[in-house]
Amino acid sequence: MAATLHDVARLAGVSIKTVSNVINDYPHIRPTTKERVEAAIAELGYTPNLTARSLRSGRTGSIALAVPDLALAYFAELAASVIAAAEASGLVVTIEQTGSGGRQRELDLLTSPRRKMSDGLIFSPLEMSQDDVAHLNVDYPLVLLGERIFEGPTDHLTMRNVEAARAATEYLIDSGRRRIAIVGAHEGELIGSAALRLQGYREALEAHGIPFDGRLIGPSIEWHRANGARSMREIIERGVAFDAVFALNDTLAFGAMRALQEAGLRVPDDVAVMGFDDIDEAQYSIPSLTTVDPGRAWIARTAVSTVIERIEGLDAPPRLLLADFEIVQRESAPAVAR
Amino acid sequence: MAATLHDVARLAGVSIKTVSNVINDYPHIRPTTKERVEAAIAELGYTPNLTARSLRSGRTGSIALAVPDLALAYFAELAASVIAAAEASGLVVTIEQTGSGGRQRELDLLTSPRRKMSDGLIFSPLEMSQDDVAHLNVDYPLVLLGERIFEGPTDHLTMRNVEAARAATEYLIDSGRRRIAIVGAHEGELIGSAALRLQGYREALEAHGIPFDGRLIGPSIEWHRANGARSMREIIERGVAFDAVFALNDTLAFGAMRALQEAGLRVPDDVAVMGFDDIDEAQYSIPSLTTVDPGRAWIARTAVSTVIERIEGLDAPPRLLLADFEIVQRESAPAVAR
DNA sequence: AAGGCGTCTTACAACGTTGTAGGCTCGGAG
DNA sequence: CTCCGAGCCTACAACGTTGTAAGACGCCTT
Repeated sequence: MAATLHDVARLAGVSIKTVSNVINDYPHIRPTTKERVEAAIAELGYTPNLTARSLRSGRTGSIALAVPDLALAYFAELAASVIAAAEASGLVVTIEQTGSGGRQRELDLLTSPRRKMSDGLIFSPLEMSQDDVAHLNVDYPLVLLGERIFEGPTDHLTMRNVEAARAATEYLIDSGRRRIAIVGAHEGELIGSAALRLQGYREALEAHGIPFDGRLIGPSIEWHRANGARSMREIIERGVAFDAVFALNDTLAFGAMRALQEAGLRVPDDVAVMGFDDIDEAQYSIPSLTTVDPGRAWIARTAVSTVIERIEGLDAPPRLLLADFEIVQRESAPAVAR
Repeated sequence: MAATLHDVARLAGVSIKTVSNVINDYPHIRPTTKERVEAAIAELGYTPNLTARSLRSGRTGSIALAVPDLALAYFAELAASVIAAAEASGLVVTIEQTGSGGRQRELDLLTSPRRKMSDGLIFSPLEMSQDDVAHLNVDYPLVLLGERIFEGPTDHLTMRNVEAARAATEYLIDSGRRRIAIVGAHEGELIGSAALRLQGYREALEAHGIPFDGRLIGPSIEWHRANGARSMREIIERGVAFDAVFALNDTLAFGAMRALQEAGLRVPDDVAVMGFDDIDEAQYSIPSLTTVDPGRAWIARTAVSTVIERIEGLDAPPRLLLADFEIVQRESAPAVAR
C-alpha cells in the first residue's frame, strides 16, 4: 500500500539510492534530478519507513521512560517534561508503567526485548534496592532517576532529598513550629526518598535541639492522597500534640490536609503543612501548599540530554547529577506563625 | 555486540530458521534440537531484535496516544489507563503531546513519518475542527477521542456531553439551586466539549423554566486551574447573584472553588460546585468535588480494544461509541440544599 | 526392497532502508 | 585528441528477522 523508495525511484526514473540521497540531502545531485524525485515523492505521498531505517541504522529515534504510575501527578508532570525535552531533540517517548508489579517487574523491564525498540531508557524505580545494582549493568544507555540505588554503573539523576527535607523542616521550625509530624514514612527503609527525607527531618530537629518523637511519625507504603489522609488520622488519633506536618510528598499533603479539616484542625492556624514536589496542584489547593520544588523540570531536561549523550556514544564514568531545590512558600505554611 | 539468530545458530549447530522456529514455538522440532538451541540462547543471552521483526512483519507492537498535555490530570489518568490496557494486549504506548502547537501541529501529527513507528493511533485533538475531517482519511488504524469532529471516517469514542451536562445541571436544580453559573465556556464554539456541555446546561434550564442569563457565563480558553479561578472572579465581580457553579471540568472547578474562597463565599453553603471528569483529586479536595464521571476508564479500555481490532484488519464502517456517565455526589454539591 | 508420507531441518528471498564501491558523462588541461 | 577528475548516479550488500519451498531422514506400508 504505502509507497517505498522503489516506487518513487521507478516513477522518477532513477535508482532507489538516488531517491535516498535526495531525502538525506546528499550534496551532489543535479537540480533537475532532484526536482523529478521530489515530484515523484509528492505524487506518491511517500514517507520513509522508519522501521527499516531503524534496522539499518541501529537507531530507533525513541527513548523509553519507565515510571511507577502516570496517574501520580509527580510522574505525569515529569513525563510531560521528558516528552517535551525529547521532542526538542527529535525523539519520541514510550512510557512504561511498573505499577504494582513490584521488584520483579522492574528487573524484567531492564531486560525486556522491548528495550531494543528504543535507544535508551530513563528509569525511575520504586522497588529495586541496592542489592539489585548488578542488574543495572545493561548494554544500552540507561539513566536512573530517584533514590533507590546509589553507586550504580549508570548515570544517576536525583534530588537533594536530605538537604531539601532538612531545609523544609527548618523552615517550619523557623516559623515557630516545634512539634512537627511526618506523613508518609516507610518503616525500616534505609535508602529511598522516604528514608532520606526522614533523615533530613531528623537532622533539622537535632540541629535545633528538638527531641525526636516516634509518635509523630505516620507511616504509609503508597503515596496516594488516601494514604496521606489515613496516615494523618492515625497520628491525630494517637492524641499527641503537633503544630505542623511535613508530608513527604504533595499528594500525601493534600490527603493530610483533608484529614486535618475533618478533625476540625485549621491549616495553617492550628497546623502548618509542608509538602514536597511542587506539583501544579499545589498552587491551587485550598489553602495553597507550601512545598519543596525539587528541580523536576531540570531533572527531566537533564535526563533526556544525558541519555542522548550516551546514545551518541559518550564514554565516561557513571555520573551522579544532583538537582537544586527550593522552598516554595504558600499559604499552608507561612514564613512566620501568628 | 548483541547476539543474533546467526550467532545462536552457529553455536547450536543449526540453521537460523530452526532457531527462529524454536523461538516462535513451531511444533515440529526434535526435543534434543530444541534443548541445544535453548542452551545456546541462554548462553549468549540472545533476545530477538524487535526492529527487524517489525520490518519483517509490518507490526511494531506499539500504539501511539496523542493528547494535548500530560500535565493535565484528565489526560494523565487517561494515558495511565490506556498504557495499562495496551500492556494487557502486549503493546507499548508512545505518547505525543500536541501542547500549544495548535491546529497545524495536530494535522502534522496525523501524517508524520512517526506514524509508521506504531501500528495505530489514539488521538484526542483539541484544535482541529469539522473542516479538517478530510485529514482523518489516513491509511493506518485511527481512533478518535473527544468532541472536535463528528461523522469522520474513523472510529470515534466520546462521552455523552450534552446528556451528562444536562444531568449535572438538573442535579443542581433538584438540590434547590436556581442561579447556576458556568465556568469554562468557549465563546462562539459550536461543537467541542465546552459547547456541548453548555448546551446540556441550557437544556436543563429550559426544561425547568429557568431563564438563561448570559452574565452567569464565565469564558475561558484553556482549562487549567488558573483559568477556573480567573473566570470565577470575573463572574463574582459582575455582581450578579448565583448559588451554584457548574465548571466544565474538574480542574476549572478547583480553580473556581479557590476564587470563591477568596471572595468569602462558602462551598457548598453559599455556592454549590459541580465539576466534570471525576479525576482522582476530586475525592480528596476540600471540600470534595461533586462531579460527572464521564466513563474515562471505559473509554481508555475501549479505545485500545478498538484500535487493536482495526490493526487486526477489521473492516467495518466507522463506529461511534458513547461512554456512559454518572454523577458522583460529594461535598461540594450535596443532593439537597439546606 | 521400494515407494510414500510425515517429521524435522535447511537455503533463499524478502521486508525498506543506507553504506560502499564503482561506473558513466562531460569539461578542461596537457 | 586523449586523459583526468569532479560531479552525478547506480548496483549490490547488509541490518535481523520470518515465510516459502524444498531437501533429508526415517519409518511404515505393500
